[in-house]
Amino acid sequence: MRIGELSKATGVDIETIRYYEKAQLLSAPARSDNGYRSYNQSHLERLAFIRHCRALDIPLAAVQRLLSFIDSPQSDCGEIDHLIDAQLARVRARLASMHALERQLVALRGQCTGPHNASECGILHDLVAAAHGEACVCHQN
Amino acid sequence: MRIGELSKATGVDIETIRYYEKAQLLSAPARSDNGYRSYNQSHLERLAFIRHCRALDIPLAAVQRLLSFIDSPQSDCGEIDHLIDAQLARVRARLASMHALERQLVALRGQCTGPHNASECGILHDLVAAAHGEACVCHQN
DNA sequence: CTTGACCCTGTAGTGACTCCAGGGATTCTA
DNA sequence: TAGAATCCCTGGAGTCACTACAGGGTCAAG
Repeated sequence: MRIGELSKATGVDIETIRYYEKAQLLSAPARSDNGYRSYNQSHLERLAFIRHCRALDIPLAAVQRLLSFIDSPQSDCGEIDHLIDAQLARVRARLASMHALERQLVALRGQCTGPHNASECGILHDLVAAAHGEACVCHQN
Repeated sequence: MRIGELSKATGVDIETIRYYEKAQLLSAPARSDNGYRSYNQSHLERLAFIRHCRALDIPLAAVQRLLSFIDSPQSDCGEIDHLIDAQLARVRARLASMHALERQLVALRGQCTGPHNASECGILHDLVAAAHGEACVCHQN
């Protein structure tokens, strides 16, 4: 399988595939006579694995750890659990702050009604007020 | 005000302040005889404004547009509205995908109960299964 | 007179890609 | 069989918003 076929089969950009190889997440494939990369089924599976982890927003360094567990199934899975727990904690923290963010933006958006001069714009006024340390509609909670 | 004082007053890292200057978000301050940066009140306000926007996760390029509105209050505020709307849309899209992510991670985490070999780990099994295109507990929804 | 806190510039590193220049190989069509 | 379109290669730079560092200068206190 050439890189373009692998790309189509997995939906992963060609440049990204080469990037994974350089980053040592994907082992260097065999080369044809013309120097083209030649992938096999195991490359496809490994790439799909990486992308699934990335869809779960797991950092590449952690994906690399997981790959090493696949390669040595004898080892204890405690670190896997820990890794997923850490990822879950990261996602939840980010989720909480993004909820707050959404509330703030909605409040801010409500300050502007229809077209007028920037000097009268409630949004801009609120943002400037916040810079002055005054209570602003988006951060007064 | 020297850069250290500005940093303390705003809670913004010194390196970040210099970065904002280089990125043209903060105008270059006057210099003392020894070459130290000398900030005034307007720098402090502008920096606070930038940080407030960043707390709302507004990209620096958009912050720069907002700053230009502060500098020219005559212009129409339509773009401000649009900018906040775009930011809100980004946040909401991200929020939705992170909710899905959380569900997936929770499901995945439930696959592993207690310590055992990686080869028997439900989490790893599910991740590998997903790579094979089988339904996995975290993406079957 | 030395110590320590502060400041300067310029450069490189982060993560996870993405894009591009400048070339070679292969395949399809006229 | 010529030319065009498509594929592939390498190496390097760019993205975003910082962060860290090397290697120096400045200043006040003890």
